[in-house]
Amino acid sequence: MGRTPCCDKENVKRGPWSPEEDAALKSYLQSHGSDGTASNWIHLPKKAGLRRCGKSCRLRWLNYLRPDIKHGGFTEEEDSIICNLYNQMGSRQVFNYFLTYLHFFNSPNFLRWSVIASYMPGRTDNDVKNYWNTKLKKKLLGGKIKNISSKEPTIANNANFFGIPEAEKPQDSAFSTSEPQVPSTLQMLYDVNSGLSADNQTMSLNPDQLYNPKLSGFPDLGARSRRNYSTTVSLSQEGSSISDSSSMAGNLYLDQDSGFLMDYGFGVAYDNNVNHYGMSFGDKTSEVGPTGCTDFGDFF
DNA sequence: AAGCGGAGCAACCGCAGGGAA
DNA sequence: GTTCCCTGCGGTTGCTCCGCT
Repeated sequence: MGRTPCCDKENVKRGPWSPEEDAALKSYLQSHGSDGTASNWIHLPKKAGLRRCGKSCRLRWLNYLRPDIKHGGFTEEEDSIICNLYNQMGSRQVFNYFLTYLHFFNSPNFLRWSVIASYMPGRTDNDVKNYWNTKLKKKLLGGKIKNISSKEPTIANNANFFGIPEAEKPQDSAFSTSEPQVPSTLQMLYDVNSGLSADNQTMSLNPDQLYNPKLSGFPDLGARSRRNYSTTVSLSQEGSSISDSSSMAGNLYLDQDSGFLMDYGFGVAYDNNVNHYGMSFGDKTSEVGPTGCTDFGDFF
């Protein structure tokens, strides 16, 4: 037996909202509260006299009717923020790399459009997502992926990681990399989430390491590595705050064509109950780091 | 003027997490 | 400990607008 539907789909209106519906919803929420606790979205439509699904009401409010919503085009500054944050935490490859390699777990809001949106007051996750998918992605990822392994592993080559043609790199925004952006953000998130700060048990990768697997201790598996070999990374929990998972492993390989560190998409628990991402290479409490090459054919 | 296709964006869908019962 | 309900999220769809032919 499946889930009970959130509403009677036969008797709810769908599609674009009319001004009258907007007014009714806005009026109801402004007089009854809109913080999500005072209002029960499922039962709200009936109370507000709307023939809409509760989820639809919620979405309409959050994405359009809220008084603090900023309508209109994105500014260059907002472009930069999105690109920067996506650069740091938006890429699937990078994200899995984080998860598997950095032990960065306590991240309920990590890699969320809502987090990126939270850096821009008045913008919603839907806005940012749409904007990214329709404009920024094309703008930034339209170029051919370059092989970063053949380049000097500089921070500036971060842009190459995302396939941004040299000529199209923003000069004054996301990829102007005079400052090591990634670690500062990671550190910030880390501090916010855990209240801890880096110490000698916490690894701090510099951006070069972060974006260039070859600098991060992954063995160069050579031509045979591509889709034939993987690197197994064992991560052992070391803190007392770990609650339910003692260890995990990820399988990564270095795509020689793209320069991407890829994973095979299994076994990574995004919402693990781990309270920090603290990790280290080679200290006495951790067993982190490349442990060798596994013939991936054996796995299958 | 009409038709077509692409871009932009609002809205929907289904899933997962978390809390209450 | 289990089940159910609600919320929040990312991915996707589909409608509307606009420019081009």
